Amino acid sequence: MPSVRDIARMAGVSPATVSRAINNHPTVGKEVREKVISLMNEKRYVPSVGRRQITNIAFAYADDISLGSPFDAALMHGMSECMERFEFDLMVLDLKRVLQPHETYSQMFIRKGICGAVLRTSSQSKKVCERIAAEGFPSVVVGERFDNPLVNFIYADSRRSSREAVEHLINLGHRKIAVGLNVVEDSDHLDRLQGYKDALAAHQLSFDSRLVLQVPARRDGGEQFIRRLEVMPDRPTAVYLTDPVAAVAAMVEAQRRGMRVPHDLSIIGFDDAQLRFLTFPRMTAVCQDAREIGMAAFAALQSLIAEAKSTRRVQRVLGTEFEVHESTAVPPVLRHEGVSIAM
Amino acid sequence: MPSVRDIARMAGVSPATVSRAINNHPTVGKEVREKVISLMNEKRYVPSVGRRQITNIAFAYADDISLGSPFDAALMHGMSECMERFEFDLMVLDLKRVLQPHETYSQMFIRKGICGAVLRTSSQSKKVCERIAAEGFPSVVVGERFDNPLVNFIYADSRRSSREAVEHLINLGHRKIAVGLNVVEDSDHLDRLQGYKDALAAHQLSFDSRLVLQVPARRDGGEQFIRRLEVMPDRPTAVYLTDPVAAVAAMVEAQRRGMRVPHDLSIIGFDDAQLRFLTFPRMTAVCQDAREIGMAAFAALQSLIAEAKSTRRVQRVLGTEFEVHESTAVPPVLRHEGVSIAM
DNA sequence: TGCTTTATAGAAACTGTTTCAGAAACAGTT
DNA sequence: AACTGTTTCTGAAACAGTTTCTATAAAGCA
Repeated sequence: MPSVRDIARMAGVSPATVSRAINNHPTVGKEVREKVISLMNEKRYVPSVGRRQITNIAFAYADDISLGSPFDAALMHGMSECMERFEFDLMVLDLKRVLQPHETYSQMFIRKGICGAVLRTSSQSKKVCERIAAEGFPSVVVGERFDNPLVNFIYADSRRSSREAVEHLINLGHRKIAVGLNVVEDSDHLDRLQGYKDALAAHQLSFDSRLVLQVPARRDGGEQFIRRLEVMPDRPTAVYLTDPVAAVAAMVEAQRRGMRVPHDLSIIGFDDAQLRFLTFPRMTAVCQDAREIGMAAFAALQSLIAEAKSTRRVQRVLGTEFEVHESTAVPPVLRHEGVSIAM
Repeated sequence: MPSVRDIARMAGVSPATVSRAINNHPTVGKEVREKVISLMNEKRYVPSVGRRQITNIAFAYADDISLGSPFDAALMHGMSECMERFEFDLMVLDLKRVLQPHETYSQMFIRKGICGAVLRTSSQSKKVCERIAAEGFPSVVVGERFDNPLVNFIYADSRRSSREAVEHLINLGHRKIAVGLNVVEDSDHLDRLQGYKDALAAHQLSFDSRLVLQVPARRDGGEQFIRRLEVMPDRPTAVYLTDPVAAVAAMVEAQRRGMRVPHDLSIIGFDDAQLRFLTFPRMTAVCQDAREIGMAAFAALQSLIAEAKSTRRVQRVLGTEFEVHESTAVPPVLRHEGVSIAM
């Protein structure tokens, strides 16, 4: 584990200059700074205080929305639960705010005494994660999947469960099934769309893009979804909403407009917490365990930090579970034909 | 701002010993350690690295439940929003886990390079907060109120709003109103009970302790509440539940058991996020703004850190808001007498 | 008494950071 | 061409905290 003085010797400069490079002082020449930073990434420099190494782990997010949702809270919960046995401490960082102009991400992390980062991202900030990975800083992304082999990530793939969910609807007799997708096309929402398409294909049903409605992953998104659904000619009898809050809000909005759930409209939602038990009727949903993702992310990061080699990649895909509750039933049309109501 | 060497000189020991005292090395004598720690608290020692002062703020919680709830997520959201303009970073700490045997809290904070802490607590860990305050470490408690003049806190008093809420029920015609309290008797839950009593007293209604049900502040607590309500002789026509999740769960459970809300049972809940809009019907609720509390807590802590004097106290009480939505109506008895239904 | 063990603490060597001072390059003036 | 002043960049030194090695004093035991 090289020190600032080691890096200084390798770069042919003084320790003071290396320190200034880390801390983004404007008085350091561009070539010198770049040389120092790349050397530090290459040699896996970790800051210390005195003879003690600093061991902070960052929970870093790039979007304003990120902090404050139950998903993030559960992620942190899982992380901190795993961290108890280690001497790590958890720091919460807003990447956009802490990054100074002309500063590398590695540089910023080192400046803050961080030796590894769990990156919480959406599709909007995927580039940021790729850049951090390219810089060689130990990091694990949660919430997105990457084709880029350099990026480490823990990801819950909901395609299969989504297919199960939609097949459940098809088996109940639904033929016209709408999907509510996030306006931001994250990997996970696209997975869910794929699962939807898989189910249709498996049952020889054709895909109709008019049944895919993009709404914000918020309460008003779910409400908007139902309003748009209501004015559709030949209204769908079932829907799959891929965001927890939007799903619950849609269920509420449907009921507010006089539709009975699941009697008039079957709803499948998505849940990463306990929301599915807090609706009436209880919400049939595709479920992911955010706490488990947080725990897996920390475990991966920990092993990345432990092995000094930068070669290893962690690209782990967890599953999701489809849970049948009470917001799905036989569609109204079939019910007139004497089919028993499965509630 | 004294350095380790200054403290060492004052205590008549070497810098090495002071460092060991901070880091809880077992080789330091008891008297020496105590002398060093008390000197550091007295002289307001803040750790540095090189010539730069360390500026970490802790979000410290003492109960296992604490992290992971929307309330905590919203608190942190508010804090980090305020922190952006300052050079502070946010660290998340589990007080019980990070505290080493025979270690003072101040010592632990200093050891981790923390210059101030927002303490998230419930009544179970009030002693911890008082101890930290008594040690003189800059801290602000959220979520509890203290009589102890040493403790700084930001607190949302829900007594008045609770009284408004219960008076709303009384004005609708309810005479038998049950209350669901947390099994842990936090200040805020006791406030709500007081508000309930205030409302009864203002309307010359007598208080009946059998109408106060203590249930855990969780989903199953809300469910339990309804089950216990159902078997009561002369069942109450309205309830006030003082926890968000328990309130929503109770509403769902009531509906599952065939009670119509608000037709058969009026429900008032508590909300610190957006849950009241995610139920059908929308939940009439006493609301507190967790983000605002987080922001106020950070602001207070910031001013405590800025002024070196330890004399100032921050004991700020915010308000809550009572919001009428759709889960409250005229009780069934009156409805038979021809009173119009207010939904 | 003499030896060993234990508890305690200091000196020195090592982290990283900043202040002060200096070198080198460039521009403007005489 | 020579002098001055400014800007840009860097290094030496002085400072921050921590740990390893070493030393001392007290206690325990033969």
